[in-house]
Amino acid sequence: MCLTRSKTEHQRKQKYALANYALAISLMKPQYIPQNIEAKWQEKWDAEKLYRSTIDPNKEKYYALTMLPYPSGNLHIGHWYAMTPGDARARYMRMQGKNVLFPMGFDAFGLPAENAAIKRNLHPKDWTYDNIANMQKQLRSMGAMFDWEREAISADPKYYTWTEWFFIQLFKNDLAYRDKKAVDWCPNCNTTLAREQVWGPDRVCERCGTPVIKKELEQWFFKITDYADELLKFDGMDWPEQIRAMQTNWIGKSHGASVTFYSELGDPIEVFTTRPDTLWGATFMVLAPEHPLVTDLTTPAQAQAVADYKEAASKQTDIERESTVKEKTGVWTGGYAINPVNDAKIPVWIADYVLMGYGTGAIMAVPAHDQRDFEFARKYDLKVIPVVGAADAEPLDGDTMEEAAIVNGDMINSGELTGTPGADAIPTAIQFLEERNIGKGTVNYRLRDWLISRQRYWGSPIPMIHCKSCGVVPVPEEELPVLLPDDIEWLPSGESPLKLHPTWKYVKCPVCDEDAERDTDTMDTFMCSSWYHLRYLSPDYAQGPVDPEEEQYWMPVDSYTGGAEHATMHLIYTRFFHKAARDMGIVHGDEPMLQLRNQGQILGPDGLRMSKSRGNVVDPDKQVSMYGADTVRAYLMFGYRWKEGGPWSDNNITGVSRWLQRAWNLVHDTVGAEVGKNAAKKARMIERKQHQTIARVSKDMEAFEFNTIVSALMEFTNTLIDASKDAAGSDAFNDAIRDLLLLMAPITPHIAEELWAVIGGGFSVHQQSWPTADAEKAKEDEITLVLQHNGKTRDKVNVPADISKADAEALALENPSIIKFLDGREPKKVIFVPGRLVNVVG
RNA sequence: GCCGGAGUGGCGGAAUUGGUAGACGCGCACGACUCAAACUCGUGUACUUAACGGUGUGUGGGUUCGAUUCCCACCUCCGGCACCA
Repeated sequence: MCLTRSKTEHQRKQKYALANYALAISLMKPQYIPQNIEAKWQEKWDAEKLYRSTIDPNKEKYYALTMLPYPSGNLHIGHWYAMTPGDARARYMRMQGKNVLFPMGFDAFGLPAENAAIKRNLHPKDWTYDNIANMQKQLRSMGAMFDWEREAISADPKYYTWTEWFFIQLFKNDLAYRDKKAVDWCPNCNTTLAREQVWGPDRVCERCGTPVIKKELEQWFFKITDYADELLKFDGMDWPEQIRAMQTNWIGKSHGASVTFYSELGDPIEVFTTRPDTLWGATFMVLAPEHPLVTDLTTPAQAQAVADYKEAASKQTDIERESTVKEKTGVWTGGYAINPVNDAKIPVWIADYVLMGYGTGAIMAVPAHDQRDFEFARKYDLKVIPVVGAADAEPLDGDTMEEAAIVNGDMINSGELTGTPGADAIPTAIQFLEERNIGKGTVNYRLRDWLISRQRYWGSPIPMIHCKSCGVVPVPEEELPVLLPDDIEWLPSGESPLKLHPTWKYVKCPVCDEDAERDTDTMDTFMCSSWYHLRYLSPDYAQGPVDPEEEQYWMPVDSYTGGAEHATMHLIYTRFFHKAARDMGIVHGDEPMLQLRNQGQILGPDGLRMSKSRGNVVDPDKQVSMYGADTVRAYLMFGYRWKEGGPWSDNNITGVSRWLQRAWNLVHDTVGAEVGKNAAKKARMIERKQHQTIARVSKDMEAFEFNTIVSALMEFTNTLIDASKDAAGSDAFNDAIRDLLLLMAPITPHIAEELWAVIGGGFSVHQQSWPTADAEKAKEDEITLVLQHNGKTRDKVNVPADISKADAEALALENPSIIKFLDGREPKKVIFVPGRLVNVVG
């Protein structure tokens, strides 16, 4: 007892001594406090112009682009999630020896500025630029390699001069035109919207969620449909299947024929059909209620019914009208048309299931082979004539069939084409139409021209002048920009102050010098963002939208990252814009962005979309002040599949924070250490892990798989911590630490820079070359050979990695476990997979 | 209805030219340190079984010596489009 106690006393004293020693050491070693190093390095990087990117013809260029933010006031954690992996990858490319451009700017025009201005009695310009100043500060706290000398702000006159200039070029090239038609109008935002800015089955405004209404207005359109076919081509483009599919569906190309029917009175009625082989089964026609020929066709007896129906249809909302569940309704005009293929006299109806906005607004109805026409025919007791034979089925009976037969069978009941095999039916029918000059093969698109007029103040003015005698004429290019007036007054009506400004719109016509008026609409802000990637290249260039030398060097964008929600808006507009600019000789190449990758979305900790009203918004500034920018960056890359996103987690971020602490301590504890006695034993193991990690990180960087990059770096760090006891100070160990810091540099740029300085690497870690993986060094010497019986693992043995087939099989056959499961049977087969397993079958 | 994507421990997620399912991290349990707690460090952690073993990647089949991976038929969830002629 007594002896034990005294021994314990002694141990305790020793422990205290050790603890005091450790405390002394820890006082000398700086603690990892991210806030102490992050701002310091950001300032140094700025001062040294570390991220300035200029043309270097001797280097391969790499244009990395991330979608520019709207200056809403505060950076969202989603911005970090979208941007920091892009930054890591841009840094990786730079260390790979490429001349990398990674710019940033602001999509600064738009409605929220006006709404905020009205609410708080501010000027939209002040609101916007205050927000930009704040967000620039926040963006700098990310530690991203943005080249701020290339910043572009779309609301800046030196930017929107060229947005206006582009408008004029489109106008001069016949790609911009005015048209009066029923367009979508948001009563809350007081402006028209493009079709793609109207969302969902409820048809609500993309911005504010208010249901849109139709308004008949004269507006500016861009002829994006001229490029429909080219926009369907994605050759050589590394874009996600999802986005290509969405754009393809949006453009909605369908092949078929246009056929001209004639009314009894001789008016031509053109229809589009994807099934010209069913023409002989057209037993009636249906026009959209708004179709211009409806009045001519309507007989006096039906006039009242037709007028009532049109009236009712016009009062319906689009939601009601386009509902697929609604029972079909319609009325007969009293008129007839002649089916040009068989001279049959068929009644002409109007019905709201035919839309004026698609095709010609008129259809031939083939109830036997189209479900919508079938339902209509049965309801109004119209004839049903089958003209396509369902292969190997009983012949259809038009009077008794219960649903339309949607088949591509042989043609029947079709005059001289009867008997045409199903496979040839459509081309044969088209040939028939063309020979008789009653129709032709054609294609139809769902895509519509891009409506760009907005009845708002805070946007780029449309540089056009309306003159009573000369019509609509462009502002002379040398007079650009048409500046927005600063002295504006808001009216309770919410109307654009441009319209009501006392002097702004009154000008002389540039052609005849008579009194004229400016266009008081501004452009859709998607116009600004369609070419921002060009303005970054030369934001101060005054002779054109982009310096041709810069354009020639940097374009196209090599890698573009951003949200998938822009699939049918920004991402289609910018492609159109690029192709139009190419045809005007402003840019080269067919596509603006070679590679596209979409990130997912970070949700609140509760798994729901972040919103102020839910109170589940994660503020990046707060996270940065708590953990530091490096931890926030690495956590966002580590915790999610970047493509998928997911809920923010306060728990999981601690794992990343601990990793950086460990890495910090590892470097500080081992720098300048004396070589341990057992260092040589560990050298091979360290070198192997080092080269395996280089290979993994490089591969995953290319593939945008950031989560596995961080886990590989954690493994490598843990391996080095394990090895440090024996191997610290050895060449192998120091070399591994060096590479660890290089591999960390793109992910966690501040701590990597700091620790790089600690090991005496010199400024800057970000100017070093990316390490190269040596496959020979990464190779395993020993492997775990899996021994299986009938495909089930029964044992595992450690063997040399290059074990021969014979040796491995012998090992398996004499293994007690395998012998037991073989239970005396002769093995039927033995399978050897080198480096992996032996499977004994029997 | 059509197009696209995804279903793996308590949780985030690894691993697919078919070859040890669950890397890395969180959480949890136990231990060390501490008067104590926190931090930190160590060990363990799919389910089931006393153990041998058995089961297990949304469901049901199939191919194979061997399937998270390939094939067939479904289910669920997410995103987009939707009377598009």
